[in-house]
Amino acid sequence: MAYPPGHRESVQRRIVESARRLFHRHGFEGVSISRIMADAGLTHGGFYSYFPTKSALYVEAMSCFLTDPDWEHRWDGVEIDPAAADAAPQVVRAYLSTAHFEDIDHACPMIALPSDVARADAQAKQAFQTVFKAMVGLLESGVNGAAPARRRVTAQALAAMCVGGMVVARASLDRAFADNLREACLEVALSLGGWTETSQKSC
Amino acid sequence: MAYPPGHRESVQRRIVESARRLFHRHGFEGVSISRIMADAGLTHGGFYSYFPTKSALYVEAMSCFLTDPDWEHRWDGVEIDPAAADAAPQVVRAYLSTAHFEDIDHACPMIALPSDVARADAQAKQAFQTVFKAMVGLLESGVNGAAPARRRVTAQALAAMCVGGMVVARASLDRAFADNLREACLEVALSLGGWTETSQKSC
DNA sequence: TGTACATCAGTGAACGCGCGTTCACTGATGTAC
DNA sequence: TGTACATCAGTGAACGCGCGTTCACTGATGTAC
Repeated sequence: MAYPPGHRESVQRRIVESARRLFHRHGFEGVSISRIMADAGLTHGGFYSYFPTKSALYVEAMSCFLTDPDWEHRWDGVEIDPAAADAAPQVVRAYLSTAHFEDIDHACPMIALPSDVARADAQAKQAFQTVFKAMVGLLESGVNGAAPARRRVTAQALAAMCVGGMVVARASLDRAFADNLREACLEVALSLGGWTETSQKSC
Repeated sequence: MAYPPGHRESVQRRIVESARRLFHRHGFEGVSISRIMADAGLTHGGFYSYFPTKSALYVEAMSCFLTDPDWEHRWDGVEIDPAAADAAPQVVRAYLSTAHFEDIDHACPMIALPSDVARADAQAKQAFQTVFKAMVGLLESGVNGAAPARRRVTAQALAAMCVGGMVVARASLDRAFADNLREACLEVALSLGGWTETSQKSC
């Protein structure tokens, strides 16, 4: 071997990380392979020894969000233990938080990419669906005041509201309007999940 | 004048209509001016006598959804009178309906374009926000069982849930998963709006 | 420790292509007489 | 009714550009002796 072991793996991770950030900001068609490679400190020619096509990198950039074990913990700077009793309301708070709204680089991919994915190939849609399922699963067990059979329905609607609220907020012009919308979603979401009386932490 | 009066207006309407359909299916960057003009039965050269830039057409294609007086009536083939007492739950049903999910051409622009708009210019964001405000306004007056002051909050969350549910459904791979999500959103939305006991029409 | 070598990660020129935009021109149309 | 004309909606070649992808080559690296 001409390079130290793990070299290719770390370069590949750097490419995916650059791609994730740039795709979030500019969309699939708005970012060129040259730009991604330059952001990762390389030239465009080497790309095809790491990924077969631009689409394959796109799927990888979406999926890495799930394989990164820290993803639920990052928004709003709050550490969330997925096993904690109040993990679900904490995730909802963090998801709809101002910090998550402003941090385009590290935001949930469902917020930045949904309409791109709707037009993309099956692998990208599969990755998107997997991220959404993970979010529903995380919320489901935390829903209070409902029969277990209805928890899943509520969790699905909650997840849709969180994603929808953030997507619309990002696509709106007025910051105050966007903030107001996020607050409305948070208020209704906490009520829906049965989390209004329990431990009111940072809002 | 060399052409009959109203000629330019009708051609312009045809261009916007083609643009709206194609942007919905392929996004802002996925459609060329040539393609839009060809779809409208023209060649690309004439475009710039109708619109100053491609972006301007994009804004027009979003806005025309609101100026078209039939927009709330179209989904699910149901005629909705915005002044009717049960207009809000009917809009929610139509918005989350299978017909609206499948009719990409005539769907609400907020479903097909949100991540494009988040990266677009101020005019596009303004147009998006205006569409969302119209939806909130339509739902607000119909919310039951809440103090008037809280109706707006509920309506905002409802609208976010409708848009979010459809956006996620469109970006998912499994049709059954998408259908299930829409149903969950509909169920929770009708409950949130206080519309569970009132007139259960087609579901 | 020092030198020659084999490996292969990374380079950058080149490919065909379609893009947004411009512009000199064409030719179908309604009008004037 | 028929002809000449002015208008201007629409055409299509051309512009510079950046794209995704390919590939022959370079040169930094670890290894063998």
